[in-house]
Amino acid sequence: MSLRHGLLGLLAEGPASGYDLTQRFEKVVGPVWPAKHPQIYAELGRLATEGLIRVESEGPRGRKAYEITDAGLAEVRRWLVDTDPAQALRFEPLLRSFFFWLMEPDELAAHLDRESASYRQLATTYREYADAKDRGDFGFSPQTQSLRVAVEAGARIYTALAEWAQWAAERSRSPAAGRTGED
Amino acid sequence: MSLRHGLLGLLAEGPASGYDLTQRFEKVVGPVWPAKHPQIYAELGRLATEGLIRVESEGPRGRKAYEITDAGLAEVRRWLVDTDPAQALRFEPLLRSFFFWLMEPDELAAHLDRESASYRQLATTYREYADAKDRGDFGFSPQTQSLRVAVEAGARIYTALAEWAQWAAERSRSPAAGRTGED
DNA sequence: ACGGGCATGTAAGCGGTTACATGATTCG
DNA sequence: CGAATCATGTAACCGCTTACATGCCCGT
Repeated sequence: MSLRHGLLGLLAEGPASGYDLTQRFEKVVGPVWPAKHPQIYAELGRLATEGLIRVESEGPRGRKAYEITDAGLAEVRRWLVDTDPAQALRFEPLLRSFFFWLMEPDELAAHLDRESASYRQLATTYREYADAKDRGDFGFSPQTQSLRVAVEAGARIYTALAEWAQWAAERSRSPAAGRTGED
Repeated sequence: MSLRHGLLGLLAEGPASGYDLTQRFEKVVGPVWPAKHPQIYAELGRLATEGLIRVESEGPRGRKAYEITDAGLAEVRRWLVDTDPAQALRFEPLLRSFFFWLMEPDELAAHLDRESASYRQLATTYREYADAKDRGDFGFSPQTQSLRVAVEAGARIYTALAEWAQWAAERSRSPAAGRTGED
């Protein structure tokens, strides 16, 4: 039940339509919590009938902007404060790592090099974004400060993954059984 | 479609029953790819009818051990070598971080302290496991070497998250707008 | 006028969880 | 003999994705 709280959280920043929220999910929260438009529209419907959000205005081409209600704001706060986060990190590349022994060492090294490069790329993107925020490019609203913290997590995680993949690539290239005192 | 390849990968180590595989998922691969028994039994059924695995032996209490076929081994190798990993990292705690601005600074700091402690705990658990493997406690089979690499990823990611949460906690405690030259 | 993006939805199907159900075997 | 654990499955439901479907508005 995280999507509903994600939507409530975004609506806490101000009114938005299903379309707007779909864009936000695609661009900003997508990397940690993907959501496509059919699911978003469906959930908005449910949230509205439960009174956690309401239609704030209707615009051109049937656009409906929703705003969060007091009940909705209370609910997202309750979620943040009273429930503790589900500790599962679903990540396919790490599932694969359990089965690396099924690959030839050279295939594996090549795979890990590519992987490392792509993590490194993500890490620099997040790092640049963080720097831009620190320069004040997006202002210093509370929301922006939270985004700054989220971006920092992205930068750190992908840095760690890039280094891990590189470490693993070197390990897979080094003669099979030399296992003491590397890294 | 990652569960099927996870099952094939585990079966590549040797024959196992649905029950065995459920235990393995719960204990070892669960943290990156959770799977409950009904899903596993269902998938094993499908894999068997597709000829990627076959019943190897039947034991007490209706136990059925499956073994991987040549086709199955080819399929898991194909997955590892030819397809590139789905780059989405589904992680609720990071979704929450987008909405930290909805929490009171002291609530937030307390939340992050707890979070940091639990990541640190996970990191040390993985690190100890890694050390045990390096000491040779589990032998040096290729499978064990892969597990070693997977565990390293866990240790690094949770270390990064622990440091991130601590950084964020300090940031949330420090007077609202002091934003240059910390960390 | 028309193409692209805005905007909302429905339907079918897969992936995954929870609850229900059953029975065999082993160990103390 | 009873409890724990081994062992397999079914049914209902929810979460999520993919494909289908429709139409409006704005800019060139």
